[in-house]
Amino acid sequence: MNEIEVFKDHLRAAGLKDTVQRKVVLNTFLNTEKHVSVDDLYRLVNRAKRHVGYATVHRTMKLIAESGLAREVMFNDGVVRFDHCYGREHKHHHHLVCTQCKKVIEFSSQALDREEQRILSKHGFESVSHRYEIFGLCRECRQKANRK
Amino acid sequence: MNEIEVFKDHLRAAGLKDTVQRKVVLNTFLNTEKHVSVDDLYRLVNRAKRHVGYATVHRTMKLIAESGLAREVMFNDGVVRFDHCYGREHKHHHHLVCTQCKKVIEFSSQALDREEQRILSKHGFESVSHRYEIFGLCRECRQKANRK
DNA sequence: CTGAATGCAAACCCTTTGCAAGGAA
DNA sequence: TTCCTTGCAAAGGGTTTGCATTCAG
Repeated sequence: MNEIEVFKDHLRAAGLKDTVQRKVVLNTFLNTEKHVSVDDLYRLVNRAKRHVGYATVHRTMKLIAESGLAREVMFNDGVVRFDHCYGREHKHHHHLVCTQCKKVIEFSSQALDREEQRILSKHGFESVSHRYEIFGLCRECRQKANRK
Repeated sequence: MNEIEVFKDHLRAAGLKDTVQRKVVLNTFLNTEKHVSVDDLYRLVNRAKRHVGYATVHRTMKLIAESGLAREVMFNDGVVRFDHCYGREHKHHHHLVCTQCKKVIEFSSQALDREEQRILSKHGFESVSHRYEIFGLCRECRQKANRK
């Protein structure tokens, strides 16, 4: 089942309608790389396609998140962004965020996952979601900084 | 050097003044447990003491963070909170956040720190700050859920 | 037809700032 | 006296909502 079918199923199951705007927002989201905000999507949608309102983009992204195709993440700027997660519900991935150039590098680590398991069971905690974000300077920005 | 002296030093070094309001906010913050928001502090300050404006609480917390006594953290609700960090500048600690009862459990792990180092050097990344938050159900809330 | 969706504008919520009045040094 | 600080109120910046209109089913 592909992403579009997943979303249609979600709409059907909730008794919601499959509209042009929702298709456009979903397709735009699927064509993005990681971590777009509502505002990013709003611009993208309206750059190429017919006009779709900000509120509709916002509400559609909530639906897409509910359907399991995206999840909300928030870095330190207080802006909600959407991370793709279809097909990797169980693949923990985390972020290295460059505070200089705003680049986001994803990483994952089995050692980390094992350690997380250990910590969870130690505290009797059941994980629903998690995030691990490291803020700092990426290789390129460090080099630029050193050249000065 | 205790927290109050650290803060006074910071003020002096920056050519700022040591006012009643700043003392009150600092003392209130020092008397809190973890993760208070500006709003929390505003209420606390004004519950017991003479009136201090919201903006002053906000600006003072920024100063306290600059002085190294607190750091800003943001969970998934978009609200800035302040974590105590005096005396543990280099002790990485992370959070287990119960989505049910809102309790926050801190944890730290050397294995995690080692793995983080490995990841950083692999990507040539220099860390400035980081956060690791696991959202889910704490032991107590899981038990409550199971009893139903 | 009928209830859901859209788009606009306004409401919200928290954070941040401008400014006149007050206060530490 | 000199700036810094305060408190208020208002401005910001993003998210969310109310409502009349439009549209999918």
